[in-house]
Amino acid sequence: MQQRSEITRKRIMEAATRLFANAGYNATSVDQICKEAGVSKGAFYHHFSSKQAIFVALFEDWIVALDDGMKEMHKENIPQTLLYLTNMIPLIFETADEHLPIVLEYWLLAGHDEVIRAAILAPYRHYQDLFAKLIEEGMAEGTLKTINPQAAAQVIVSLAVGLLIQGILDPKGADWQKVASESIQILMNGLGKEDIGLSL
Amino acid sequence: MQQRSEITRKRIMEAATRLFANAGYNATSVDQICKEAGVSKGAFYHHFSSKQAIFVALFEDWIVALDDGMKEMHKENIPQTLLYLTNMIPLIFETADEHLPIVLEYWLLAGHDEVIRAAILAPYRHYQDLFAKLIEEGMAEGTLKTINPQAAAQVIVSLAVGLLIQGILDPKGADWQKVASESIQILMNGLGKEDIGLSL
DNA sequence: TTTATAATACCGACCGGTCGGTATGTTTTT
DNA sequence: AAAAACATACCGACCGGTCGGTATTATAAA
Repeated sequence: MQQRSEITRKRIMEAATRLFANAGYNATSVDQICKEAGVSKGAFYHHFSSKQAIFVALFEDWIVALDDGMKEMHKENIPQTLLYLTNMIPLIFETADEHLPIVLEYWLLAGHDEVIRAAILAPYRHYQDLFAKLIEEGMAEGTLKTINPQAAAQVIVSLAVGLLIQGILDPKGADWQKVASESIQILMNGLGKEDIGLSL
Repeated sequence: MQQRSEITRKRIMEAATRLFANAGYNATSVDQICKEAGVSKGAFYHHFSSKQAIFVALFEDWIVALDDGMKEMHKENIPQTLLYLTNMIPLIFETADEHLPIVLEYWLLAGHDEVIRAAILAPYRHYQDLFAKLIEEGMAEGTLKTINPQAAAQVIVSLAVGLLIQGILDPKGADWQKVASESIQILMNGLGKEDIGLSL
């Protein structure tokens, strides 16, 4: 078995994910992670140089997973595509449920650390550009009003971030998928050139 | 002089605000706060029962300040009122600049602590209801489409939260006041019954 | 007004415990 | 046997909170 090392590493990361999500980064000790993973401290520090290191690794893993999930999202037209994206929300909340609180924590650290801030700003701008391109496509295909794509993308991203934050804070406070699709529809009736009969 | 006590308390809170904003809650020790405030640890624990207590006190102060700023916000019509609110953003960023990172931290803690979550959810719902009422007024005065007020309020609050988060993370990444007013206008063209010529 | 009494505000040394990280030894893989 | 993977014991710094005691201020009796 050449995999033993990888298995151990994976177990450590899974344990860390669970504990970080439950109690937060600061409230979770390396010892706890080791215990949860059924692994010694030596093993931990063999795989990760520091506590922060595993945190960063977790975040990067999540970004990759998110990007994968967004690969096949194009629908017949842009409004439909945007609306379709809201269907991903429960999926995101389900599969990445444990990652979300960690992301929030990562944002927090970004506020205090220049390096981390740069790291988190990059994927964020990536998504903003992605949406801006979608808007442009929508304008090209004639389903969207003529509008500043960057500004519109900004609105969408802000909305998404806001919904995400609230979803993290108060998961059972609302049916977030429903809220998200309603929000997009409201937004769309402002963005859409005319009523194009949006439906799920 | 019974004021000595109040002065001390104020100094402690100001010092804590500064340090929390710079380094974050966890990275700031009570000793540091005392040193920054030029006060002993005994004085600190005389005024605040715990480190968490001063954190909560800081948050509550901020909410009160925010509410005060929102007192006189009604304009000639609802869309104008909403648009006007975006003018408050630089003010918020200016006066509450030091509070904002703390707020993010508060959200984070809320995710792990039931009590704190309840405390933060209350004002948040307060604002949601406030906006819902504004929407209803707008419908009544005929400047807004017929729409589910709660859903529309949700969109606005989500948007606001999203903008706030981004503003905290990347204060100089954009002219957030401009972004905010553009966002509201985009949203409004979806909410507004017809083009009513919005302008600042 | 002065003095006695009580209450409040403040001081700073100290403690129990935790935590991230290391040093060193043992087992497993190559 | 050499190297990688893992285990155990331990260190030193730090941190939130306590506590016995001391100023300072308010209240009231003399």
